[in-house]
Amino acid sequence: MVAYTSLALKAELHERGWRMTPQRETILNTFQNLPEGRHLSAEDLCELLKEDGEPIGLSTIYRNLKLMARMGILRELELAEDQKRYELNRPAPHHHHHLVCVRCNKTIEFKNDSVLKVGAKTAEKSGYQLLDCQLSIHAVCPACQRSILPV
Amino acid sequence: MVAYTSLALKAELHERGWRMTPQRETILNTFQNLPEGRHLSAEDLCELLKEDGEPIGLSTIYRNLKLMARMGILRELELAEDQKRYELNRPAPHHHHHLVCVRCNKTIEFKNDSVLKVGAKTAEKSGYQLLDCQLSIHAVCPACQRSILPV
DNA sequence: TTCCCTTTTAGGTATTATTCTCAATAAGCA
DNA sequence: TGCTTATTGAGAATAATACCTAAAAGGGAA
Repeated sequence: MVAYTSLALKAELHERGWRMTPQRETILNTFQNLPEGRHLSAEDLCELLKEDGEPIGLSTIYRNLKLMARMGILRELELAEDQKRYELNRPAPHHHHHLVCVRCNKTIEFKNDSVLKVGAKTAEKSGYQLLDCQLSIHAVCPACQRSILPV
Repeated sequence: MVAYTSLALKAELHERGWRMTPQRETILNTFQNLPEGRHLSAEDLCELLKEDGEPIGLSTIYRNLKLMARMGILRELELAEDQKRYELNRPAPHHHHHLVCVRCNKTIEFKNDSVLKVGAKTAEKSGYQLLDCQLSIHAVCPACQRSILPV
């Protein structure tokens, strides 16, 4: 079930002259033990770790979420809320996109291999090394279309 | 060249019980007169309008950028920087996606009709009314792959 | 048209989300 | 073990949203 070990993280960090830390291992483990489809904001993660008795400073959390997203380990999701959320960046059969209602924020996850292929091919054509590929569809859900209120 | 008139904006606002204001017209006009490919942050827009002698309060700018994005008039872009940018949401032949280097933020725009079709079909299948559809590819550009520095 | 009235909007300020700064700590190599 | 340098975490700075009061949009009536 676990796709990315902390050993692999350590190796990849060292490759670039960076270091493994207990905080980084804790954050990685937390995401790996999360049920599929669940995603966390920085604040969420901070609370969760505090409850689990291994608190990590908020700046450290923000910094490492960003770092792991740039490494391709996590995905940074910009759903319609006012805060970013993160989830493990899992390969092909789990890879998915998001359809978001801009009024009520209701979100549907969906899979589509052809989009992923377009992403991979586009990156390759320009010599870019692919990390993540997200199709975000902004739309109005059926309930909000019916509602008269300008929510 | 101009796809969306301020009259159309007014009509659409009224449809939902909202109002047209000089500020909204100014903001729309500014984006319409922008060269293609250019996008603005809220701060950029505020400066630009101040220089042009028709200043608008920053809150008003943020509020209306968000509003017009939710109406499907503007697109909210989350490139790799730490601030959002906006551009006109132009239809089919102009519609494009972004390939972004997560290290240096170098961005390439590209077009792909099949992705747009997937977006439209996915929204339709769930009864959602499509507003915008953005494929964001996060990757590492050739120059940053070669660079040793951990930028 | 002009005035009036209701309700939305503008813009200043407070609050929240996120990033930056920096001294102290700790990772990992020799 | 010791040294160099990245990292942590607290607090400052920046980006974006929420809150609130004065102003103004737009519909209806005169």
